[in-house]
Amino acid sequence: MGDVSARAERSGVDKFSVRRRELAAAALTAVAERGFANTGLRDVAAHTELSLGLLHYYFDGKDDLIGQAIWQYKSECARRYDPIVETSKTGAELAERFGVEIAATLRDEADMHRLWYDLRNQSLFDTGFRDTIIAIDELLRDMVWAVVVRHAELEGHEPSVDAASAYALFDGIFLNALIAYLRGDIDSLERLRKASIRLLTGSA
Amino acid sequence: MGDVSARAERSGVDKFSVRRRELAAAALTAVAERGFANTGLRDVAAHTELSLGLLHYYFDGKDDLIGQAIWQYKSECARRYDPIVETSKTGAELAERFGVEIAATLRDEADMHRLWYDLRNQSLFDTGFRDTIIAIDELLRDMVWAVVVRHAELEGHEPSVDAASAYALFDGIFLNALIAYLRGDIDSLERLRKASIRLLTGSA
DNA sequence: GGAAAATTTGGACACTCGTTCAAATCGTTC
DNA sequence: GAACGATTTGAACGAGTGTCCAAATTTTCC
Repeated sequence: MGDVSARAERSGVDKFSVRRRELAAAALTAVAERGFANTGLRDVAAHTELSLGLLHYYFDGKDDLIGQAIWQYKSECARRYDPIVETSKTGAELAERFGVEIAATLRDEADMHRLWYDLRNQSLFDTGFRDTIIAIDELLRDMVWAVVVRHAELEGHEPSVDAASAYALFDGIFLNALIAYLRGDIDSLERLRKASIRLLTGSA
Repeated sequence: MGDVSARAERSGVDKFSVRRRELAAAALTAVAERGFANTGLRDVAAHTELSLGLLHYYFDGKDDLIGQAIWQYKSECARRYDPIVETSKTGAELAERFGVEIAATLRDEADMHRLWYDLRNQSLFDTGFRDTIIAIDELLRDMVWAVVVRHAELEGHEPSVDAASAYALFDGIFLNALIAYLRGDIDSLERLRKASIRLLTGSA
């Protein structure tokens, strides 16, 4: 935390942080195209049609920018299944809708998911935004866990795995499907949908 | 394939390709320390105590170097469970030894696995060594599949999932355990061992 | 309207990157 | 030992990086 956060408090928090969020969102799409390491701040600036120096006015540096960007995107993402958890009437309906939704996000936001895994991996080498990544990981784990627990409730029994294991399994099949999808395998969408349903009904 | 491979044929294949393998192996440990994007060829050269230009004498460039390096490492890795598959007498023994072995490689070669996931992710952005990564992915999938099939044989029934799904699940729990381990969670070794056994006995 | 603050710009800085290449060295063969 | 090809070096090139900053512009407030 340096000059940037100080500036955020001096001016009204509103304008500054709103602008921060806008820039971070725009930056995210730029970085998602070619990856974290392959995208310079000049690419980001060009993509947002704003100047390079401005990025350092609103952010403490590249890590701060990307950390903020992935956080505000993923923390939104992690609420994607809330409506399904809240409104599903049976375990079968929950599983079915969950499968459809997870396949939909793979199809519609493949680039963003690719970037997420890129950043998570980078955080295993750099300490730049490691804390943010860890926080997101916990968010996602809790998201999966909420689905698993609700499904078990509707089915009238206890989950057969813990939260960490459930997240590992769903994350595994999702990443695998993402890779296949990015390599041109369209069928991976449907395979992910079915695999998710199988995993949920089988282990929850 | 450019000047380098041409040179390989002119001189006896032996000396040149042997040197290539040595350099690639040394380069791998250098890149594993800080990641593909954060490690320059100068770092590699310094790590191997050889000159920078030499790397371009034996390799067509960074991608060629790293592609060769990860290939010769991982194609060896993919045979790690062969003895277990061949000599286990019961399904329970196979599962138990598999769990021990997968936890052991996580503990002993965490840096290399971290690098593997780094390179696989990079290949989703660059085309540099994408084909090599895909080939390794198939190798690993076949490795997992061999374990699953053998376990099913010993237990006297058919595998309940296909090869791609099995790989996705095992890769998922392994990556999850690796991340936890790298973040300082020692217990993830034991959790991975148990989760692997559960996955194998439950879905094969 | 004018002063003060916030915002925005464009360029400069110091550095690292992958790549290239002429020259030097080594090893082999006649 | 001379000649030739294989090997190795170290320096250089051009492009790229993140960061920083003085100046210009816009906005805000008295």
